[in-house]
Amino acid sequence: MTTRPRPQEGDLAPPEYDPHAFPPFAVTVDLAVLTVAAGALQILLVQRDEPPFQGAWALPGGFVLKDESVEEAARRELAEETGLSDTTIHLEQLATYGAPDRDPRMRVVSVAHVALVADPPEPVAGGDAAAARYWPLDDLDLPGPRAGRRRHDLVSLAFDHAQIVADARERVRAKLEYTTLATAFAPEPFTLSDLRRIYTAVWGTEPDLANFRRKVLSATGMVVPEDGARPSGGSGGRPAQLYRRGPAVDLRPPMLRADVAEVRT
Amino acid sequence: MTTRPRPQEGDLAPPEYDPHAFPPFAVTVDLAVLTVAAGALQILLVQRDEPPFQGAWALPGGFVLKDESVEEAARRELAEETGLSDTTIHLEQLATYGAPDRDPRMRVVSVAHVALVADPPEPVAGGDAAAARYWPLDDLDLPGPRAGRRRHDLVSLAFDHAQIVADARERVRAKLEYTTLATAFAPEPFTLSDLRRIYTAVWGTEPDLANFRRKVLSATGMVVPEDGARPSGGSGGRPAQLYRRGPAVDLRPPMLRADVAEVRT
DNA sequence: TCAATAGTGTCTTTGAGACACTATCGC
DNA sequence: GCGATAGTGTCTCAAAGACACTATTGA
Repeated sequence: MTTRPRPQEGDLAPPEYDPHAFPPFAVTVDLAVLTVAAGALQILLVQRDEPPFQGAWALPGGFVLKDESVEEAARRELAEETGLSDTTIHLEQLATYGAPDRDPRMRVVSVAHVALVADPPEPVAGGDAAAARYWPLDDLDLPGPRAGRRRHDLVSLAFDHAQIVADARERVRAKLEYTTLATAFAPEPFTLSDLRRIYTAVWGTEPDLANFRRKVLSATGMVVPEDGARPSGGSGGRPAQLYRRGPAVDLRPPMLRADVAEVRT
Repeated sequence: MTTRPRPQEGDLAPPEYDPHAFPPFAVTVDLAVLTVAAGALQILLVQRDEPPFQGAWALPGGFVLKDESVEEAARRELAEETGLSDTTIHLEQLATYGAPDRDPRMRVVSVAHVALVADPPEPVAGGDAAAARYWPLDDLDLPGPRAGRRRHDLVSLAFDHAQIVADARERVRAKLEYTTLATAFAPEPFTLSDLRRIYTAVWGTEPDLANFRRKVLSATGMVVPEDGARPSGGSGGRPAQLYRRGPAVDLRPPMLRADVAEVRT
């Protein structure tokens, strides 16, 4: 262990601290805004207008300002990027990414968040972004085990954002198992088929119809029935009972995915 | 939405950035070093030697240095504070705490981590700490629902560290359910009774002996038996089979706690 | 009528809860 | 023998998997 000069070994600086006694950082928030559309899990990305990674797609985000908390910054950016200022949108912290070289320009620590939105409006490209759109995660070049053959038309992401997106997807996949969070993806009111399609899109596997219904309906407080039914659009079919989100947040016992590897390293 | 001047709306600053165009932050790591001893979940705290919160107990931690990642900073502080430089110690990121007023001296964003150690050595108080010791979490004044009557001899923590400790405890309690992480608390080799005592200490409830054994032994890769047995120390009893940690990290299906509230707000 | 979607019934299997029982040690 | 700890056997019940079946709509 070296003995290079460091500010206040193991603790914070004294009150009369020297602003140059510790390394200054930029702190940003990155947003993984997820939705389910067209039977697929999709994420909001913006196309960068300037170097580095000019032209590449990246997560929306921005600096944490002087007098706001990290969570306030995330809420603010979410409203700016999606046009959704609704405070009921599910937003949670994912993880913090702080490799020294993750941004070539300066030392940046980014607190990534996951937001789950139901039926979002078309995003608008901000002043510094060439474009903004939702991308299916299956079209992105993400780290981790690749299902099937390699595709050569995958979109590459800027910075370490591919890792963040992969982490966000795993977080959401896991949370559908032991929470009622899937309801956050469904515009209200929704049918049980809607909800099952969300599980199918996020997990990539289709839960058995009958068992899925039994599980959701026996989970007290996950969904509450609403008067009326929705006629199945278009080509026939029995109208479905409508539901809204219930007060429960945990799903105990959980609804487990079938195909998760037992051992991870 | 106001239109106050901000650096690069929604993205990072340009290459020739002005260091005063975004708010400078100090970035620290805080460590929740947990262990199980004397049948209780315990955490390493240091007593502060300087204001603010002089004399109060706080989590060990320190600044992230200029050329290290956040995780490297956490590993370095863990080695400095506990004397344990073993890279096999379980260390994971917990969450990031970034309220503007969490430190009265300056704007600090802290990335909290959880470390699980088995049978740690006595901690040594660093140069800036008056003391360092492990405290049972039951002796700390933590937020959240209080079990039983209020105690008046609880230790108060500095900054927002009580919240961090409460979050760390909930993380560990949950992870014992669906991972094999409890083995990280047990010095090897260990007996199934050792492992059960860890669950008891962390959850505050005692799993049924027979069902616990059945679950752990049927979970492939959680523990691997070792030749030999440990004579029960002192007052007699049948010697117990010894085990080491297995390669599995997930516990599927999970081992659920009995008494978790179904609905959280 | 058929296709399509919604919804039910039920048999089987897995695994957890409860708890009585046996085994092996030190004394 | 006793107390203490380790370990087994087994009955019951909750819940998931599998899958056949019925119900209600539009065309």
